[in-house]
Amino acid sequence: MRLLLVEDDTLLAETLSDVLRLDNHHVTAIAEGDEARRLLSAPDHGQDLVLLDLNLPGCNGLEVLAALRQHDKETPVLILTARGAIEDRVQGLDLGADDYLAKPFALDELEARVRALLRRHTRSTALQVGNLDFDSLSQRFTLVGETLNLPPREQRLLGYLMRHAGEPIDKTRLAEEAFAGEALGDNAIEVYVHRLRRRLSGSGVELRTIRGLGYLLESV
Amino acid sequence: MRLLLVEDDTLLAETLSDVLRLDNHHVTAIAEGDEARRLLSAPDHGQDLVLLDLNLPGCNGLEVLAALRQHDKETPVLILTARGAIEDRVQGLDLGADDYLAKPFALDELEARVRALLRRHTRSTALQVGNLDFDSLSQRFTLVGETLNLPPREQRLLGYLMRHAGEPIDKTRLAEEAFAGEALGDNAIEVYVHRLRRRLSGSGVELRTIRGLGYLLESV
DNA sequence: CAGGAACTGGCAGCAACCTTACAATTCTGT
DNA sequence: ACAGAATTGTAAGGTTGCTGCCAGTTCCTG
Repeated sequence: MRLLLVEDDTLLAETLSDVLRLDNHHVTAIAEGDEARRLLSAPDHGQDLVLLDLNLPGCNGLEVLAALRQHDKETPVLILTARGAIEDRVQGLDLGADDYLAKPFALDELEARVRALLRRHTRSTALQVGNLDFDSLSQRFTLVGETLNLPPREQRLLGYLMRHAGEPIDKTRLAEEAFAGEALGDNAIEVYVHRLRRRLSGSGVELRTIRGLGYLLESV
Repeated sequence: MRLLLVEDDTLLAETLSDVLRLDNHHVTAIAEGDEARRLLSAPDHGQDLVLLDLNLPGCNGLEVLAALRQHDKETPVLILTARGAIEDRVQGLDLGADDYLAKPFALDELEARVRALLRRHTRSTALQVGNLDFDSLSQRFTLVGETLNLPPREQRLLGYLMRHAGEPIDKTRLAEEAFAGEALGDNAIEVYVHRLRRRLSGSGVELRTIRGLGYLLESV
């Protein structure tokens, strides 16, 4: 998932980013309120969750929140605030924040809240390539009616390829985006592609190699 | 029924818990506002009624209520507040509380209000997975016609899994949502899954494990 | 056809999960 | 209040299957 972290304390921002990346999220960190507001004002900002410090240089966190909520009521916002600023918190919930966390907080707790928010807001999306289906709610792949039971890494790979079906994706990009931040061996991707192919064989869905360009998922 | 009691006065909390337990309720007592909020923020917190003191450490009772009502308009909330704090009372009812009781109150009266609220809000919902049924009114499981008598923890686990049948749920999530706030050992969930499986064996309902993803309840 | 890139199968290590046993605790009826 | 039963927590050891790596092969491309 893509998280936007808006936090001016550089040290804290670093720590949080690290922790969240270990949970397999793609974290973008921003220190400036104005910049955050600009970014979130785009109709399609592409973030799945916003972590928002209220005490910001440039522009107050509540302003950022208000700007976001003007056109986007969906994306969950988790507010990070100093303990005791009660009116801020109430105001935040009023403005459409989804949860808040008082500083200082335990990292475990942050992770738990993020999990909960993402879970609550993740809408079920269905993908389809030929007769291969993916349902994001149950995280299940279905191939010609049969449920495909994939181990986590194959799942991540296939999920990514389905989301970009018809588009060739090279190994570098797969390593960076499908397996963001995870350690991988030299030919790990090749091995996973191979394992996926074995499962998909004879199903009408093909995982083609385009030399020099990458892999491509398509229905024959 | 499951009641959540949010009250910082330990002595009072003890007394109330005892009384309510004598009425055959499962009472969870919490003294911290923040903890209560966290617990109730889960989309599936599993409580049937919340008794809420307004004057709390950590986070105001009204905040707890606001956070709960953000996503859950159903669960009834009974506010406990000091006599005379009228504006609190009004605000509470505004925010979606269902009833209110001024301290000090007679225990009889508390019991009566709780009965009334539960009666008013308890709708019978029936769940079914294969030939396993659950009736939320009587809190009873029925398997192939036979009543299934489960200890509390297995009941909570199976109930949660039934409400999310067909969806794989990992151990973290089970600990956070099915057993919200309760302390659990490392492999507690595994043990409970094992015990449930023993009971379900040969009934046409299966509790499958999907490595790395979680557990999944389904009919074979 | 030479060299690099991608493919394949096997295997050892490891983490996730299962199972069992037993101790600690709580519930129950007398 | 007590004994016995049921439930719950914890630890230990076993099993499964995912994962990463390697070595050998095949396939492309210049």
